[in-house]
Amino acid sequence: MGRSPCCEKAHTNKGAWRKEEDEKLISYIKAHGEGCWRSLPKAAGLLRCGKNCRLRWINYLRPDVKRGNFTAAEDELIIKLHGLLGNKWSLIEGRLPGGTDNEIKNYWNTTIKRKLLGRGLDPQTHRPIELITHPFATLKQQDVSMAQDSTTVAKVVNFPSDDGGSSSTDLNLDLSISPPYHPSAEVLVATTSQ
DNA sequence: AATTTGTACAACCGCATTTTC
DNA sequence: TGAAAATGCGGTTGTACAAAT
Repeated sequence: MGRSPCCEKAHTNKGAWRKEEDEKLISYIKAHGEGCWRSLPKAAGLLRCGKNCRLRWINYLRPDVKRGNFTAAEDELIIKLHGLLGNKWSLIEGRLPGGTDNEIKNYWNTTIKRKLLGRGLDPQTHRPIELITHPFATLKQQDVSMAQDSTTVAKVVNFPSDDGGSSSTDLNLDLSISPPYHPSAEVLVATTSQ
């Protein structure tokens, strides 16, 4: 027997929040505080899941949420923090007053990743991207800079072998992996060495 | 002007962790 | 002390809008 759902899905709204829903949520939390999220929707007269309300409040409605552009200095800080903490968005958020984990995560995935790739750095490991020298490899620098993330790079380098099967095992991909451990780097190695 | 492609961001989902009983 | 419930977190998807063709 599985775990019961967090809410009655048949009776909840989904998708974008309407203005009146936002207003209901704000006025309820102003009056009662951020109490129990599970019971909040019913008490506030919202046809939403509690998790949904929490996300909406934390990411968009909270009065101390600073929304808008990140400065260049903040960009660099995010990159540094990501290098130290990895994808721990809530920890990064804690060191960037006003930002939210979701916003930082989105900003990372859409903007900063590309910035790092443009500098020839792997967004996960923050190390230079090493190009491979396998005889059948046709990976060019432009392929790497076009790739959105390390997973895409892994796809790019995972070319078929002569016999039509998966690639051979003599690929020498020097990623110089060292602690801290980065799972994505392992994926890259695993994909290229099958 | 219409269509395609790329980008940014809001929101959902599932799993992990913490809390409660 | 263990199970169930509640909450938190991170990955991923959907979609609106802008830019390019």
